[in-house]
Amino acid sequence: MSPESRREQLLELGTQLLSTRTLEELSIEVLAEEAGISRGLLYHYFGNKQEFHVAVVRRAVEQLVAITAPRDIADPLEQLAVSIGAYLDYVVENHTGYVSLVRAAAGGNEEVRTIYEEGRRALIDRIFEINGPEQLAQLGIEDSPGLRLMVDGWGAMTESVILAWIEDPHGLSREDLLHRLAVALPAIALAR
Amino acid sequence: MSPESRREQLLELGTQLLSTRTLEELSIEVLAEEAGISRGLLYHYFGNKQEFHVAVVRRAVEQLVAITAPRDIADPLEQLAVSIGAYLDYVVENHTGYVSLVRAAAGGNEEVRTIYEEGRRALIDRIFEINGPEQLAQLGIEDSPGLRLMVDGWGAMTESVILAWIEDPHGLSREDLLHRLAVALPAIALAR
DNA sequence: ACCGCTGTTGAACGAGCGTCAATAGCGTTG
DNA sequence: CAACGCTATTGACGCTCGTTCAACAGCGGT
Repeated sequence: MSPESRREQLLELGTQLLSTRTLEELSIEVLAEEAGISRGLLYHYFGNKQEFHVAVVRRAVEQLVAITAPRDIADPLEQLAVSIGAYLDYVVENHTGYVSLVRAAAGGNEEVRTIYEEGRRALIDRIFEINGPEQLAQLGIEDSPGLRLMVDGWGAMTESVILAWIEDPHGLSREDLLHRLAVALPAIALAR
Repeated sequence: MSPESRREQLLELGTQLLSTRTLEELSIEVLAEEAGISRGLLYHYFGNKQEFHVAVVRRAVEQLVAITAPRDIADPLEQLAVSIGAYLDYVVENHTGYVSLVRAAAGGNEEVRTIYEEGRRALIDRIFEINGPEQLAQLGIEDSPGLRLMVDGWGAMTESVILAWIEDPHGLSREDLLHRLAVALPAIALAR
């Protein structure tokens, strides 16, 4: 089999297996057996277990960032809600896999964490790009260092709330949730 | 050595070692060597590696909850800021250990996660206990199911922001940060 | 002095990661 | 067509580490 397709196959398989197991439990042993190859071959494509894990996580994060690319909408608040909605939908559809990803990112090694954080950063930065300075001003937000800290916090909150909402919606509809999260951003940014 | 003191010694040592290593890297091997005992003895006190990890995490969480017990202050917003401050101080002082705890909780198994989440729940619930309904109303907050979701999210945000602030304060003083986080709670709760 | 309890050990087993020399298949070249 | 080389692939080996278990040692009670 050609190098690229084999590599692709292994990464794809690894991503799938992540739905059932933790990243830690995603052993070379299981993967090799599942792929019908010898353990040794994995070391031909990925130097070691960690490198393989990193490759799987990178793939998953890229997928997430690509899929949730926001559309162009006039009203900033609605734009924001739609962006969060795309993210929400992704999380709902890939729930088990996404949970594994988040846990892997939080508990994993330096490299895995960095990749995940860069993904999160990309998602958040899009808000500041898509909504230009004028639109941000329209929300009452102006970019500043201290603000960044809080906006990143809002990102963590959003991630957490969405995961909790999937477990138990607490009587909130999808639209309610999106609106709450959207208005929370300017609320956090403005509150002093 | 007596059972209790030995158990205590091992847990204490485990907690210390957590400053240097991940929970996953906190091996039976290292612990036994560091404690000057045989590996086998650990299985006399803790059934297996996981149980030991659980015991260490439980200990750390209990410590956190106990130390950050809030004082009684009239002004609800200041009360809140003081509570967050106690938490912040704990995180600053036990930084490496706390980071290990958070990562262990996020990446760990079911049991470890549950213990951590119960700890977080206890911290947040205190806000609703200490600040009685009247004081909460004074902040414009009334307890409701959908609100709980957002308040838990605020908890996640607080945790995240504090860890980020320690890495890089972004020009915010401790007081600035506490105030921002404190006002963020009613802001999130009120925003619709 | 004997007995039993229990804290403690060390050896042994198995799972899983990582290494490496050897092989097999295939395209290239003389 | 045969020899060659490249590389995907294998299988066996060694090592670390979690886990088990039979044996021992010290000590209090009878």
